[in-house]
Amino acid sequence: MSDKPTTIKELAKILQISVSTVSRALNDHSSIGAATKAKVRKLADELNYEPNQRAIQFLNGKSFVIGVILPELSESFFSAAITGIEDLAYKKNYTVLLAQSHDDAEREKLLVEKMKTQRVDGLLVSVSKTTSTYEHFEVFRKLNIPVVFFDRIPPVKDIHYVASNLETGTYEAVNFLLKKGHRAIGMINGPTTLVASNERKEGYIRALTANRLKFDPSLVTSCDLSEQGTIHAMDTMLNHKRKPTAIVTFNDYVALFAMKYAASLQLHDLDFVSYANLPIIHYTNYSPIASVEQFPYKQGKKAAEILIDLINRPNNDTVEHAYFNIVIASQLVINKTD
Amino acid sequence: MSDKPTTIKELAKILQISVSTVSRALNDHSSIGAATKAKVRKLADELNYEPNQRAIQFLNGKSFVIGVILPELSESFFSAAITGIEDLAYKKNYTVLLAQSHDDAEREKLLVEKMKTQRVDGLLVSVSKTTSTYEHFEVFRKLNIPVVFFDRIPPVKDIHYVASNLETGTYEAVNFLLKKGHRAIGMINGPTTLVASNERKEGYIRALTANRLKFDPSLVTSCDLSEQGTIHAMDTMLNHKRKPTAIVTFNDYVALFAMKYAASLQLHDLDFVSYANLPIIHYTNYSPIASVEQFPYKQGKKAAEILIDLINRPNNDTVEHAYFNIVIASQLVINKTD
DNA sequence: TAATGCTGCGCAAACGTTTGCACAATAAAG
DNA sequence: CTTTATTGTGCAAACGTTTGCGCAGCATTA
Repeated sequence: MSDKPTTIKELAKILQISVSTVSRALNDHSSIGAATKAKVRKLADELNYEPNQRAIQFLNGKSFVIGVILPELSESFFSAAITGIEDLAYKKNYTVLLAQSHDDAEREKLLVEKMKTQRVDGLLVSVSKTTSTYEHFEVFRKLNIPVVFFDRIPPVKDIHYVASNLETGTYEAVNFLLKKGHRAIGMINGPTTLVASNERKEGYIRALTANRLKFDPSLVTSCDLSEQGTIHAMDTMLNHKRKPTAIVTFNDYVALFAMKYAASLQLHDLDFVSYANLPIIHYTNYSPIASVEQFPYKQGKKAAEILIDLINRPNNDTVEHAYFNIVIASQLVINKTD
Repeated sequence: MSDKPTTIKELAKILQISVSTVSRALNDHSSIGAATKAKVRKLADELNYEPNQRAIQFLNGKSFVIGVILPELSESFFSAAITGIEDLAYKKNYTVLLAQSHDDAEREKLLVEKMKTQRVDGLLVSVSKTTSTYEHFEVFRKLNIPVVFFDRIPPVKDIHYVASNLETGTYEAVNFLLKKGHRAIGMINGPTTLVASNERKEGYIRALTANRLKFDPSLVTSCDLSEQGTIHAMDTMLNHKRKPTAIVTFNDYVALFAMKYAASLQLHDLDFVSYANLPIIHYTNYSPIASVEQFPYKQGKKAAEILIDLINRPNNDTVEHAYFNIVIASQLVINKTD
């Protein structure tokens, strides 16, 4: 029956007043009499009037859509992050346009283009593992559309980002291992293109030097985060002249691959520490003895908050060169499985 | 510099032709001369013209947004499903408006309202565990906005849905257990409000009767899918006079809870079969010996396909009463761990 | 009484695009 | 050399909403 939604025009015609009066009445404008307001609101309620968001968005040139490009939703870090993003966006009446790069740099480039075509008001990005150039994001800078990176930050100056402070988390983790008596501690790190990899390494180095131990670069290997890559990295570790008794891995998946491989070699005396603290590690055969929690939900929420803030900021160039670099403190969580 | 995007008007002014000609030229309309078309396209390219999607959407009364309401993105079933949805939506130039009910019926109701306000062109829903009434979806029926349910289907007539055929999957699973020699097979089922629970039960019964075994209703318990609920269900199972030697669980999480509990009771001779076949079960201490794969990506994709199909269908009431009830065949996957 | 201020409302433009209709110019047919 | 068809283009309306400006009616003040 009620096929087409009620419009402001229809309300005006029924009440024999102008559309502008109806609009102002509904928006509680000061120049409309109380009696008229009440009349309009009553009819609006009765007819189930809903303002046409598309018309409004079109009118004031805003789409109220924020684009989100991330590598893989099936990784629980990102599904937690998107939840944070969605929660905030929804509260602020923004729509989330979702897209996955599947860790493919080419696809990521295409998605950025699509986001542009869709005229998003802002963009949230966690860059793909394979991305090594970052010019495709420059389009947005030219169009004055804010971009906020989260978690996987490109090694570029003058960008907004939200990330966890992995340097201190790593410092805590390595310190923890040293206190447990380990002296040869290996690190299976991620691709060197990721800032996150460097932060881990720096935390690792700082913990060692703080404990007056010499940093041995060959005990840190980088890998592509795949199972094969992890095995390769493990071989490097295990063949090292100072065979590590504990290994810090880039994330829980790498840890699981590494532990699986270690188990297949009958090595049960290795201690692992990793990042993320995914729920799955509580079901596994062998668990990392500790994890650095990165609070993905919080990260996503904060990134969305900053983005929406930037979107609604007046466009004066004076503050343009102030960049948000938010760092969420990570926290070492010790698994009480012993 | 290029602060505001190029519009069709600007192109028209520069070329000294009318906006309608420009519009038609860009849309490759037959009534525009080849020379003009070329001219327009050239300038459009040079000025990086992009049609304003919001204006188009507003004009033809379509939002090109499909709403998706699902319980939890952090459950990998749903993150796989949303990937399928997003992939298809993106291909068809639709935007995905994402929202999670967090398995809260009240929040779900609110989200449905929000989706209405946002004027989505269609809605994709996987209902929350706690939802027991379904009138809030009726608004959409009245507005002639299509709704397609997936995976968690409300027990209501005359709806579109995509689900996996759990009856046959369960039949296969129970058959498999019977062939392995089990005679007392328990089932920890989900809430009875879910159609999926009934389907599992029916498959279970059919497998038993097909093998000339008597169905014992007390060997099937329903639970709320929480760890506590699972433990309670396990107690029921283990105290049963015909103590089961194998148990079919509602999903992998329930299986993991159950196996954890069984391990804590030193029961290592129980065989488990579950649903979903999540990657995590390959890391766990004890794995289900088989899983029913439900192809969440495929389900999401198919549901989105149907929804977009319905959106673009001419509005004649004659076909209105034809409902899509798509069933994706599930498949028993046997884990080759032993 | 005239000037001024306030209150409540309507008119019309604007946002970017599509599209039915009209119309001019040219070509083909009679 | 007219009529008719064809091709290419422009005009203007429409989508739903907001908002600057103008104006009428009335009350207050000088």
